[in-house]
Amino acid sequence: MDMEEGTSDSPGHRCDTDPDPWQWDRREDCEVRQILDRIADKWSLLVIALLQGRTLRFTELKRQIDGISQRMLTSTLRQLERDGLIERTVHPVVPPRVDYALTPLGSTLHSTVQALVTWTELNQNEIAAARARYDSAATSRA
Amino acid sequence: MDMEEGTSDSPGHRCDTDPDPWQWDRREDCEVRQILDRIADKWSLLVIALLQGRTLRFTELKRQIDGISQRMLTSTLRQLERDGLIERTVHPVVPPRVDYALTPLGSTLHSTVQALVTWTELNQNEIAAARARYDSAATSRA
DNA sequence: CAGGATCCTGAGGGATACTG
DNA sequence: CAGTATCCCTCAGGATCCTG
Repeated sequence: MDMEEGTSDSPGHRCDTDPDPWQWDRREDCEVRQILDRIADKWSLLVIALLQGRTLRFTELKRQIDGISQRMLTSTLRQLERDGLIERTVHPVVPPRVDYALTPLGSTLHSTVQALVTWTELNQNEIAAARARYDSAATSRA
Repeated sequence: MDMEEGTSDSPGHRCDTDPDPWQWDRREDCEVRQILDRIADKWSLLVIALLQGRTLRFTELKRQIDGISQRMLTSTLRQLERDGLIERTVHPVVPPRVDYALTPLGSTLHSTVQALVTWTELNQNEIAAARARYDSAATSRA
């Protein structure tokens, strides 16, 4: 399979020695950057959101997430499991049944992410307006 | 140029009619998803972080952000400007001088994002431990 | 200095077929 | 049902060269 392998990570805790608070992560190999990239990817947030407060099986997740391929769902679930954000439970029955649920760690992430989603919801009109302004200005220039 | 064009967005406010609170964004074309994807991309967060509380010029940003190409810096800045998160000021001098600063909207985003960064910093050890467990289990299985 | 225009690669990710 | 294994293709994004 072509599933990504465990990138050799953790070069350090803080990313550089600059004391300025806005200097957290200029380096590409920064650990925080890596984690951020992972949870902010195309599907992870969706999965975490859907698992909030309940357990779902593979097919249920697939049905809930519009447009995901089973390849990517599998991959996403494996990553999240590896990071300790979700728990995978295989029931030894036939046909197989596999349940996914958030770990406590995953739950704390959800509430944090929720703040970002709320920000987006609150400000999407303002952003849309800014885009409209920008685009019309660009169009009139052309 | 190959800079991305204004994707025809805004299909609706909430993403679907499901009343469940964890159902915000199953659809791919969801407006919240779009905004989230944009601000969570490889470089946007870095730029916003660096502009917190100060103004920087193009070259200063490029120097601060390790590994970014000028192509991507330009692209990122344009996106953020279009979304109304940063302001671009061209000084009519020679050689040209262009300053970038956060708008008020951009500032509010920064504090929200900071919560996510803080979460990551707080939990990176736990995540690293989870990965180590997962990887060693996978290795022993092979 | 700030960025536009091109070329090109590689990883992300879809579609499909197969299996325990 | 819950995956795995392949093939294949798009496109984000780096490298490079060029201008006002």
